[in-house]
Amino acid sequence: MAVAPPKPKDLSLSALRAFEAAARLGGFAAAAEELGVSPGAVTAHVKALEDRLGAVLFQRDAKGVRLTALGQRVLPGLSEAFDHLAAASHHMQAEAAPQLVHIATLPAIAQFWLSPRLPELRRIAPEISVSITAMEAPPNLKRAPYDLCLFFGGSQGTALTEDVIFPVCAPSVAARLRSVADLADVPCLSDTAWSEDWALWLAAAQPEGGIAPRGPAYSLYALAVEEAVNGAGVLIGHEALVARHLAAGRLVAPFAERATTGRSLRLWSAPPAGPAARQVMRWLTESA
Amino acid sequence: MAVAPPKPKDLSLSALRAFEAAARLGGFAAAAEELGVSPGAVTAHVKALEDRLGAVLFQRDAKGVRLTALGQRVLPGLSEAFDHLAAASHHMQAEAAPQLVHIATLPAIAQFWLSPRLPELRRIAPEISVSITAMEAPPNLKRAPYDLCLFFGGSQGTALTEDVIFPVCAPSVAARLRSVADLADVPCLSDTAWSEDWALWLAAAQPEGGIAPRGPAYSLYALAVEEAVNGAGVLIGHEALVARHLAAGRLVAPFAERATTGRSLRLWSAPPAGPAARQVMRWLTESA
DNA sequence: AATCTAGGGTCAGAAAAATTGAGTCTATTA
DNA sequence: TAATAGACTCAATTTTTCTGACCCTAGATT
Repeated sequence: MAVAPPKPKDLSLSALRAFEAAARLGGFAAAAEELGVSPGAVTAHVKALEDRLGAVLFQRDAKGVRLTALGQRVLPGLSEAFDHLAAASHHMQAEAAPQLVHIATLPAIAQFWLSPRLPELRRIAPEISVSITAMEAPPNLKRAPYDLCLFFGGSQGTALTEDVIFPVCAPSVAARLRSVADLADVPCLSDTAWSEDWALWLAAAQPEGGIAPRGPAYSLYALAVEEAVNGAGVLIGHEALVARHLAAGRLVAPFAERATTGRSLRLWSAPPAGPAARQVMRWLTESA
Repeated sequence: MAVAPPKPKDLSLSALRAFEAAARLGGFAAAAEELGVSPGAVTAHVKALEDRLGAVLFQRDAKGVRLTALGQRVLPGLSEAFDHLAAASHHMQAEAAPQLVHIATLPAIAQFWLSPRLPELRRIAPEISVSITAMEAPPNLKRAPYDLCLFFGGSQGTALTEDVIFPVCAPSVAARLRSVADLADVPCLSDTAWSEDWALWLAAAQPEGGIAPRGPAYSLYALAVEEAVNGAGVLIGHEALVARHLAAGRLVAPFAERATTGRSLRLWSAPPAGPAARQVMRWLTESA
C-alpha cells in the first residue's frame, strides 16, 4: 500500500526462458539440455522466477516436476511469445547473412553423405556458405537456428532415399564368409543407436532365424565404419553412408540380401526458407 | 564449409532487447533510459549483436544513430516479438497475483491525490493491494508492467477532473494580498515541469497583463506545496493536488479567478485489465 | 531387502557478463 | 566561440550466472 520501490523491474528474460523450456519439455534436465546449461542453472532460474512472482509454478517430487494450475495457465502465452522471438531472431540472422545456410544432421550423415557432396556444391554455388552442426536428434525448428534438417525417419519434408541396410566388410574379411551362417564366427559391428539393424536384416535374409550376431557396438557410426574398413569385423551398413567406401572398394557387401528399415533419409527446411536454403535443398535433392 | 562449432548459440536476449529499444526509440540514450541501464551498456549490447551477426545495424554519427537498411528490415518483427513477450510476462504476473494492482502516476498525483484515497479503498476492498510507482511521464503500456496509469493530459482512457489552477498560499500570506497586482511583491512558487502555469492563470485573471510573477521553481511539486504551506510565497496550485490542504485550511485561495490548463486528470488501463484493476479503476473514477 | 537409476535440490567457488564512470570525440545550437 | 547532446572507449567493478560435486527421494531391478 505504500508508495512502492522506484523501479519495478521486469521479469528476467532468462528466467522466463528457463521456465518455458522446463514446462514445455516436462523437466528441468531436458530444459537444461535444450538451453545448453547445467540443470542447476535451470533450477535456480525457475526458483528465482517463483520467488519474484510469489507463486509456485512447478510441483516437485522425486520423480520429476509437474506444472501447477498457474503454470499451465501461463505456459501457452509464454511459449507463443518465445516462438515469435525465435522466429524474429532467425529472420534477423537470415537477413544479416543471406548466403549462409545452417544444416542440422546426424554426425554419420554429416561425415559420410553430406560432407562428400560439399565440394561439388561449392563449385556450383560458390557464393553460398554451408555450416553443418551434428546432433543426435532433429532440433525443434521453432527454436533452433537451423535452415535445413537432414535425418532418418519422421515424415517431414521430402524423402531423398530409402534407408537400405546390408552387411559390409573389408575385402579380406569377406573372403572368409561363404554363407550368412558364417556371421556367427566374426564380430558383427553395429551402432548403439541403431541396435535393431542386425535383427532387421537377418529377418529379411534368413527368415528361419537361428543366427545371433555378436560384436561390439559403437556410439559413433564413424568409429564402426573405421573398424570395418580396418578389417575388425562385419558392419551392418546403411547404404547412404557406406556408398563411398563401397565405390572405392574399401568395403564390399558379402551378401546380396538387402533390407529396409522402413525409414528414409529426409530433408526439410525451417519456414520461411530463403533463396540460398532453397537452392541447397534443391541441389541435395537432385544429388540423391 | 567445415563441420562447424558444436553449439551455435542463439542471439543474446539482452542484446536483442537493447537493439530493439534503441531502434524503436531512435537512440541509445533513450533505450538506456527505458531499460533502466546506462548508455554504455546499450552501446555494448548493440555492438555485441552487430559483431555476432557480422553486419551493421546502426549508422552512427555525432548527432545520433540511424537504422541501416538491415536494421529497418528486422525491427518490426523483433518489436512484435517483444510486445508478445511483455504481454505474456504481464499476464503471468497478473495470474500469479490477481489482487495486486500496479499504478503508474506522477509523483505529485501519487502524494496529493492518490495516496489520500487509499485508506478508503483499502476499507472497501481489503483484498486488493495497490502498488504505486511514481514517474515523470506515462509509461509505454505495451512494455511496462503497470495495470493503471494516472496522468495529466493525453487522450487515453477517461477524464476524471479538469486540471484547474489558481494561486494558493498560507493564510498568513493571503492576508497581505489585496489584489492580483500584489503578486508582484511576493515570491510566486511554481513547478519546473509546469512553468507555464502562472502565465496561463494570469491570462485568465488579468487579461490586460502587466504582471510578471517571480519566484523559485521546484523540480518536485511536493516541495513547492510544502514551501507554500510554510508561508514561503504563493503557489500556482492544481486543484486536484491542493484540495486537501484547502479543506484543512493550511492553504487558502486568495483570488477567486480560476483557469484551466486544457488538460485533464486521466485514468487508463493496460488491456486486458483484470477484475481487481477494473474495480480500482471504477472506484477511483467515482471518487473523483 | 538391497541396489540401481532418473530426476531434483543445494551450495560454494568460479567464470562470465553486465554495468558503471570517467574521459573523448564531433556535429549542432546558442 | 562556447555549450550541448549524443555516442564511443576502456578499465575496473559489481552482479549474475554457471558449474561441479554433493545429497535426497521414489520407483525399478536384483
